[in-house]
Amino acid sequence: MVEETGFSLDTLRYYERIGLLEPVERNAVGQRRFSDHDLGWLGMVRCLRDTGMPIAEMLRFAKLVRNGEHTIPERITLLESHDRDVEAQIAQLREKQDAIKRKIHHYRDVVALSGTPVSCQAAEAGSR
Amino acid sequence: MVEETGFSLDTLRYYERIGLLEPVERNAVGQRRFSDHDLGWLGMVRCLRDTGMPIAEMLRFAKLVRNGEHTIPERITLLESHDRDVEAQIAQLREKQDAIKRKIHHYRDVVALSGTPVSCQAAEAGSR
DNA sequence: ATTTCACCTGGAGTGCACTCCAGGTCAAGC
DNA sequence: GCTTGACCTGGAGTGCACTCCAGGTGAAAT
Repeated sequence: MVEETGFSLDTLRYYERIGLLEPVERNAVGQRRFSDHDLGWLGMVRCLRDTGMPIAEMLRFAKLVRNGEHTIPERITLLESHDRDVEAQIAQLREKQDAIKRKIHHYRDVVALSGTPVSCQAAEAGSR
Repeated sequence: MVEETGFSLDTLRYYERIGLLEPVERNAVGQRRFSDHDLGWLGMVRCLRDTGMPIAEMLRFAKLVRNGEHTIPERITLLESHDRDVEAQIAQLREKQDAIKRKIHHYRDVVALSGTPVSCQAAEAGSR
């Protein structure tokens, strides 16, 4: 029920244990109640995690957040650096994706050639 | 010296062990000599790996390649599916990157506001 | 009253993709 | 003639980010 944070319960406990999430409030029977504040932070964590930031760096960021507003310039620096990483990741994915697309086209050509009746000098082209 | 494949020696040995690379030719003293064929395949492996394909699926692909030309339609299917995965990855990265950029802008605003002399009703806005 | 359910705890285990280690071989350089 | 360096082997170890487990609690449903 309280996994509408988008993370599994185990993951949330893990994050709390390692300090990526500060101790979460509990209700009368000791169950975690995530505040809007927690949910907001988890949204940030999700962004960072899904863009490949390692937990160690998220912890650095978390520490800055805990240390108050005067760390904002540092947080900006950290996020800007990460943003550049993400940009590089995207560029790299695009590049490799292009190569994959080229391979697909190559395969299509091979199939097209070997599929032609018996004409041309094809049929054996594009092999090993 | 033979790591101009772009992979570490250990990684190459690992790939050979698990069958992602078929047994590599050796020179007189038993050292690996990567053929152009190997290098071409490793280039493909690099593309797939760097776009997040798990090794298990690369093994599936490797098997298709080994089984000859009649598996080309299947290879196309596999690569097309992976291409769609990559597209989705990029879209997701872009989406999260936007959120990160928004966060950066938000922080910039906070800094700008708290930095203004003493005017406006600012200075305390956007905290938490 | 008891089964079900959603949570709790500390700690152990998992899966992935490497990466390292100890001990060994050969060729080349000083 | 010995060290250096690049490679070899099988097998063990690593780091990351979870994920699972056994045993337990309290509220809710049958």
